[in-house]
Parts: sequence; structure tokens; C-alpha cells
Amino acid sequence: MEVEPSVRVTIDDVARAAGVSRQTVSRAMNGKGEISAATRRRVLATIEELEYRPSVFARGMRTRRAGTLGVILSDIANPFFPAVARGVFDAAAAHGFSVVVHNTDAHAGRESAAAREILEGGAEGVIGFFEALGDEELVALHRRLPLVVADRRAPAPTVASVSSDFATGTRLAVEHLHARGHRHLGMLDGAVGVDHVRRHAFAAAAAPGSPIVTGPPTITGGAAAAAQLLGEHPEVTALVAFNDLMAVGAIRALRERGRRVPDDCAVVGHDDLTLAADLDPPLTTVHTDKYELGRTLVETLDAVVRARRDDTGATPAPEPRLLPATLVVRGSA
Amino acid sequence: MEVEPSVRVTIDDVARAAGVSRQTVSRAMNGKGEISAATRRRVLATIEELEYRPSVFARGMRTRRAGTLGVILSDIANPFFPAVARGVFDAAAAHGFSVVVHNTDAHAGRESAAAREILEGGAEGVIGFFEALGDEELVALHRRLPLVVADRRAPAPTVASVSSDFATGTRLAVEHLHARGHRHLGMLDGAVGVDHVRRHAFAAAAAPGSPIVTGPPTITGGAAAAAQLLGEHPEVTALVAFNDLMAVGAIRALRERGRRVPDDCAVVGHDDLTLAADLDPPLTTVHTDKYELGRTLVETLDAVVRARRDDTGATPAPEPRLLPATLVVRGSA
DNA sequence: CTCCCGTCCGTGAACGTTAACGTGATGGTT
DNA sequence: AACCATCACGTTAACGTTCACGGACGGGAG
Repeated sequence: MEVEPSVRVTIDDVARAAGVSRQTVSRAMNGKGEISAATRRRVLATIEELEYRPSVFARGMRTRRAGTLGVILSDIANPFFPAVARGVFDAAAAHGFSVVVHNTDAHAGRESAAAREILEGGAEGVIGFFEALGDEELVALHRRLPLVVADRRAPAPTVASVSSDFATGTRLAVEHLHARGHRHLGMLDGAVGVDHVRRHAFAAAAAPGSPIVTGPPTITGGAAAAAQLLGEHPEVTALVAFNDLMAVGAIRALRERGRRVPDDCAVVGHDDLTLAADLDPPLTTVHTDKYELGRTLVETLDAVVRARRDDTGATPAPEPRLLPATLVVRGSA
Repeated sequence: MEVEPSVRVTIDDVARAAGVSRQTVSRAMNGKGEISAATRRRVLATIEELEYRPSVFARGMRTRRAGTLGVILSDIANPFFPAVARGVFDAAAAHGFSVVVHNTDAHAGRESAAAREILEGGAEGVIGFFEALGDEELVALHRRLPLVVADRRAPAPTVASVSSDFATGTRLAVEHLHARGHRHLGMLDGAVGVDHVRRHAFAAAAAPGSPIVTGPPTITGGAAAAAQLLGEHPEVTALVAFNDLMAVGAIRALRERGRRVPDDCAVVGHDDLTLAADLDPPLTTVHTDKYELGRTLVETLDAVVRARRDDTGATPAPEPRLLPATLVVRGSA
């Protein structure tokens, strides 16, 4: 077994081997400028033969592009994100991008730090599930780097956004509970985001004055919020939770207080996690296609990147996208 | 609102503003070479003032380091991975690394493609949950780039590895089932990996000839495997699943056949996913600290990277790490 | 026959940083 | 007084690629 020389094969090596100049090799790879089909083939063959791979550093130095794209989210361990992340990864790979992920725990400081790092890393653009940063910061970021915001309304007409239609989803949940005869609903809202789409949809669809308690969008957060809400409003017989984790927490809290789900109190969540159907009871929840959300985010970002490449400055406003949400009725409501 | 000039502020700008040379600015940042505390402070101040950020491209061109580290796994949407990914992200951030993730779906081609891309991206090292690649390929990869393999035995003494102690975990599961009076066990093995730690541990601890059926490590895979196993071996009253997803699938299949869990047939999984305690029935499963696994992987990789920096070539063999596994007894067994 | 234009390709420079080396000042030793 | 080590910093070159030019060649129009 021979020892690998491990010396980098550069574009000059290829040029020498193919009997052309550096620039011609570059042209053969990137398809820019005029080059005959014959020499192009020949150069490509020698590239293959020498196993030449262009240096991302040298290339990035000239082009300022790294071929990567950044994703900012609060916590990849939250089971909502992995599914959308998978969609992002797949679509990004299809477009030739690598993906860099940053977890922020919904801290404004870490969100902007992540954005800065992505910016300095030479990424082509950013996909952001921002929960703490204000609209001004996002607009400022978008001035420096193509940005697509996820599950949040566009901070300005110039910024693209892709969201799940949780407004409709929450309304469907409330209507379903009404249809089942529930008169006193309560909501467990997640202490995240600046949009409060679910909260507003709930407030609009439920009876006026229906109680809303806010907590961290986790199991324990849901348990605490449910305990508080039911303590203050014992008449409530149905809970709408910000996400499935909070719904699970609510179910736990309900059980601890001796109330049965759904007989004594119904619970409906949001997200439709992988295991939602296997919970006890099977969770009634608002379903969205998380993989598709990830895919759409990348497609949208790619469009924005492409648009900015040509038209420096006054970027045209991309149409905000809204992905459908449906209610999946199972055992918990 | 003034338009951002958007011209890059370079190290020369800082040098000029601080009244020193480029090299001194570099020294002030990187702490290499001799520099007085006074000028260092002054340079750092002007860096702050001008908001100078070094170009990763230019820096990478000289140093060949990008400050990133690659993670190769089969599918981030598999709920096992997000928890360990979070550990990786946090530890990586603490060490000043960015993280690039590649999904391979356990395809050998995509595993090596991911490795190659990470290599070309100038990453400092790779953390790999390899399931398809052979030991030789891993050793070859390790020659080009610091590598730590996860949940797999080291392909060679020179390669570091960190694994969960599933051998013990599976044995604990089998012993628990025996103690509960089960005489006929079966195993649902995942069609992944080259190690088969869980399978071998099951074969060693269970009665000779206990049936083992293999399938994809997913819910549907577990359902299909369970259906097949129970069809061929109706006497089996307890199943050990490769992971929690397969366990859930098994429970589904059991129910479809009218068998109650755990009364007619017990089920124990591996991983202890976030929602394992809230399933119906609450899942008895082998628990490991996935976040800690991620953290340890990064720490180990950092050690390997550091070791290689000094001692080019004959890298010292790092000690394989084994993280403890415990059995969490809940309702399914 | 000359001119011009399009096609194809080569040459020099530049991107921003760090490695390697060089230089002057300072202070201590012989 | 001469020397040398050490410190603190500056100068030059190089990393590998693409961009902006410019030149050679062939063919068609005048």
C-alpha cells in the first residue's frame, strides 16, 4: 500500500496535463466564456483522471461564494425541526449547496451571532426560523445576504417568507372542538416567536375571553401551562396546544390531576410529529408537511439568490408562500 | 438611512488605522508570534471599531482550515439523531467550529460522497455514523482527514471511536424479559450498520435459536419485521427491537393481530426517544445519553485534530470510548 | 487583396490572509 | 567595548482561483 502523496492537484496541473492554460480549465468547469466542445471534453477528462477538485478557498476568494447555505433555528432536538431540516438538506444537495445549521435556543443574541457567522462564512443565503430578532434586524440582515424567513410573516415586502398555514390549522382545531360540543376552550401558547399566528387564530375562533396561558414550547412547558390554566379555569374542557410537545405535557398534567383525555378534557396539538399517532391517547393535531416546508424554503432561497446575482440592490419582492395545514383527528379530541 | 458601502474592510485597513503592519494585526488576532500587550490591545480596539472580520477564504487558503467539522449520518429525521446532533452543535460551537451535516440514507455511495465533499470543504475533521462503508474506506478517509466513528467499533487502532454500550443495553433487556418469565424471545434487528452489536448481544443472551428478523430501522420496518417474526414463531411472547421506531412498529403490528402489549407480547426498544414515556403503552427501552454522545464525539475529534496538527503521519491510537446504557422499565415490558 | 468580426484561447493581475524571514532596538554578558 | 540573545515588529512571497484583457486564427464581405 503506497503512501498518498497528499499534495494538492491544482488547476495548473490540469492545465499542464491537458496542454491548455489555467483559464481554459476554468472555462471548461464553469461553462463561462467561449470554449470548443473538443477541448472542453479533453479538459474534463484530465480533470477526472487527475481527480482534480477546485479549492473552495481559492474560488471563494474570487467569487465570494462558498456554495453553502445557513439555517438558523432554535433547537434541532425539538422534533419539529428534523423533518424540515431533512427537506432543507435534500433540496440543498440537489442545488449543490452544503448546509450549516445553527441552534439559538430562541435567544436574540445567538440569532444575530448565528447570522453574522453565516455571513462571514460566505454562505449564499440564510433560512431563518427567527423567534427573537425584530423585523428591523431581519431587514438589515437581508441587505447583506439573501434571506428567507420561515413560519413568520415577511418583515418587509423585500424579504421572502414561507410559512405553514397555522392560522387555518388552529381555526380548524377550534371548530372541531366546538363541533364536539366543547363550550369552554383554553390555549397553551408557546413563548416563542413574534407572530403569534396560532394565538390570534385561537382568539378569533374561540369564544371571547377564552383563557390563554403561555409557556416554553416543550413537554414540561406544556405541563406547567396546562396546570396553571386548569387551576384558574376549571370549566375548560378542551385545550389547544402550540405544538405536540406542549400537548403531551398537557396530557401528563391532566392525568396527574385525575382528569381523563379526551373524556374529561380534550387536547389538540400542532405539528403532527412522527409518533403522534402512537401516543396515549393518539394525538389529534394540526398536520403540516414539514419536509415540504424545508424543500420550499430552499427553492425560494435559491430564487432570491439568483435574483440578487443579476439585479444588485433593488431586489424584487418575492411572493410570500403559505403551506396548507389540515386537522388530523385521532383519539385526544 | 445611508446605503452600506459594503466594501470589505481588510486586514490592511486595520493595519493602516492602527499604524502597524498587516502581520502585526494577524498576530494580535491569532496570538502567534511575539507582540506587546499594548499594541495588541490597540489593534484589537481598531478591529472592533472598524468591525473587521477576517475572510475565511483568504485565511483558509493559507491555513487549509475552514473552522468547520463534518457530520455524516443516515437521516436527521430519524429521531435518534437530533439529540446527538444537538450535543455535537453545542460542543462544536464551544470549540469555535461550525458544523456541516450530510444525510446519506445509509447508502455507501452517498457516504463516501459526503466524506469527499467534507474533505474538499476544508473541514477540520469528520464525525461519522457510517453504516455502509467498509473499514478500509474509513481508514483511507482517516489518512486524509481526522475521523471519529460513532456507534461502531474502530476500523483500525489508529481511528478513534465513540459508541453507546448497546451490548450491555441489549443484555439488560433480555435479562429483564427473562426475569419477567418470558421464555421465547425474538429480535427485530435494523438493516443497518456493519457491527450488529445489538444482534450479537441478543444472540448471546437469549436462548439459542431465538429468531431474529431484519428490517429497515423505521416504524413500518418494525411493523413488517414483527409481522413476519410472529407469523413464523407464534410462540414468541417478547420482542427486542433495534430501536424505538421499530418497537412502535411492532406494537402496531401486534395490535393489528389482536395481541395486547405487554400482556400477550412484551416489547422493548432502544434509544429512549423524547416521547417514549408517552407512547401507548409507555415504552420500556434501553436508554443512552444521546446529547452526551454528541458532545463526546466532538471532544474526541478535537483531540484527534490537535494530535495530528503536531505529529504528522503516525497518529497515536486514541482510546475507544464506550458510553453507558441503562434499561428504563415502563409499560411495554 | 484587405479589412473586420467572431471564435477560441492565453497572460497578467488581483482576491485577503499567514508563513518565513529580516531588521532594528534593547539589555545583559564577556 | 564588543558581542549576542531576545523582543517587537515589518517585508516579501505564496496559497489557487477567476476576471479583465488581449492575441491568434479563420472566414466572409467589401
